[in-house]
Amino acid sequence: MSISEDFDFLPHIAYDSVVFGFSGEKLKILLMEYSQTGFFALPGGFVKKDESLDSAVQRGLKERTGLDQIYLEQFYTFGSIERFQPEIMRSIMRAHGFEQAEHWLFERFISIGYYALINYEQVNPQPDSISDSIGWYELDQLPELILDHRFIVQKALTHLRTHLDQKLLSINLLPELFTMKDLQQVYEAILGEELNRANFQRKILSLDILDRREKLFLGGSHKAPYLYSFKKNPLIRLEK
Amino acid sequence: MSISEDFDFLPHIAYDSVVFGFSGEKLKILLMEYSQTGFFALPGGFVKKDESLDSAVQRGLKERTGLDQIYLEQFYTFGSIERFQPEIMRSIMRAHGFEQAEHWLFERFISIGYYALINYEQVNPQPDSISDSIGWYELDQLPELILDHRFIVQKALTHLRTHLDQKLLSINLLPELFTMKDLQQVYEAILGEELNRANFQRKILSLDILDRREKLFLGGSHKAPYLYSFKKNPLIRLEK
DNA sequence: GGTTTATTGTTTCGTTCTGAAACAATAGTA
DNA sequence: TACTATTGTTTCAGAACGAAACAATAAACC
Repeated sequence: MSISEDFDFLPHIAYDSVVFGFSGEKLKILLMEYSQTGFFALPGGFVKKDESLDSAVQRGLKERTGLDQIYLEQFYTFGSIERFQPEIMRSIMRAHGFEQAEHWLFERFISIGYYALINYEQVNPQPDSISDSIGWYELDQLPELILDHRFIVQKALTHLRTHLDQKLLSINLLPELFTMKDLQQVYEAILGEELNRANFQRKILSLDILDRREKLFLGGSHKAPYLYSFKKNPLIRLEK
Repeated sequence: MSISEDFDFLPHIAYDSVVFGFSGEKLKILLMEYSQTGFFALPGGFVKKDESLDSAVQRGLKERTGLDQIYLEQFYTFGSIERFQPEIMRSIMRAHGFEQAEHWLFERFISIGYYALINYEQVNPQPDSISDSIGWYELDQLPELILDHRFIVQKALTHLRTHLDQKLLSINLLPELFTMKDLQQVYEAILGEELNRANFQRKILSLDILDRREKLFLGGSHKAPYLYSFKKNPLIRLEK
C-alpha cells in the first residue's frame, strides 16, 4: 500500500495486528519503524469498502510478511479519544515528502486489534514503502511505541494467555512435526513461566489432540523423543 | 437521537448492545421494533466524532433505558460484508417519511458489540423516535432479528458464560442485598443449566467476594437464608 | 560389550478440587 | 412438641493436579 493512493478505504477504521513469533526460546513480536521518524508501531492497515474486516487483516499481513492463511484472532477494539494524535501521522507523511494539510489519515481512527501466531523461521518480513525497517523484538525489550500500541500488545498477550489451550490447534508456531519439549517451550514462552515436564505431558496427551509419530534421533546420548503432529479432526472439549 | 439530524457521527462505525435482564427466573434481552416495519433489532447507535467508543455506548443505552453507570463490556466487532444491507435502513427511513436516495445510514457499517447486565426491575425502557416498541424477550423465544443480530446475541451469550465468574462483581442483576439462592438463579439463568446447591455455595464462598449480612425472614416455615452483599474491595483471584 | 550420562516417557503418591448425597440447623405451622 | 420445608455444612468417593521417583534408551566412553 502506498500512502498516497487507495481512497477506497473505509474512513476512521483501522486495524492493528500483534504478530507473535517464536524462535525456540523467547516470544517476540513484529514491529515496524517508520522511515526517518524513529516511531515504532504495530503493523496495521485499513479496510477497503468491499472487503470484510477479517479479509482486510489477512491481506495486510500478507503484504507485510508474505504469509498466507495464518491464524488470526480478533481480541479487542480500541476507540478512545486519546488515540487521536494527527501530529504523528503528519510526521510520518512529512518524512515521505507529503506536506498536505488535509488527509484522511489525519482523522480519528477506531482500531480493531488482531493477533497472529507464526513460526519465526518461516517469515521473511519486508518493510513496505512507508517503513524503513521491520523486525522482531522481544516482549520485555520493546522500544517505545506510538499511540496506544503498548497497551494493545498487553491486551493481546493477556487474551492469548487466557485462551491458550483453546487456540492450540490453530497455532502456526510449530512445524508439522514437533516434540513434546517444543510444545512445552511454546507454552512457557507464552505464559512466561516454567511448567512441570511430567504434568505438562500428561495434560497435553489427555487433551487428545496429538498424533504420536516416529522418534527423532538427533545424535544425543540419551533417549530419543517422539515426534507429534496435531490431529486433523480432533474432538474439541471445551471443558478441559 | 433523531434520524435526520446529528451529522457529527463517525461514518461506517456503529455499536450494537445486547442488554441482558433478569427477572428472577429467565434471562431476557432488550429488543426494539422499528415503526411499521416489523423489524426487530438490538438497540444500537453511532459514535460521535468527539466521544470515545465506550462513552458512545453508555450514552446510547442511557437514552434508551434511562439507566446510567451500568456495567458494559465490549465482546466482539462485526465486520463482514453480509452486514451491508441498505434496503433495510431504507425501509425504516421510508416508514418515517424519508425518501432520500442518499444517506450516511445507507453505507456499510462495522459494528462493535457490547453487552450489559441489568436488573429487570429497575428499568423502564422507552422507545425512541424511530422505534414504536421496546421490550424484553426471552432468549429462547426471540423474534427474527435484522442483519446479523441473532449472531451477535449468540456471541454475547457465549462470552458472558465463559467469563461469568470474573464479571460477577460488576453485575447489576441483583439488588444490594441478596440470598445465595438469588445468586444461584442468576448463574442458572445465564448458564442455562441447573447447578448443585451445596457445591455452588461452597464455590462462591471460596471466591471470597461476598459479605454475609443479617438473615432474611419472609415468614416461610423453614430456616431463613442469610443475605449477602458484594465486598467493596475484594482481592480478585484470576485462578479460580 | 559393559558402563555411564543425559534426556524422555511413565508411574506413584499425596494434596486439592468436584459432584452427589447425607446430615444439621431452624423458622414457621399444626 | 412434632412436623415440614428450606438453608447451611459436612462427608465421601472420584477426578484432577503438583512434585517426585522410576523406567527406558540413545549415544559416548572405556
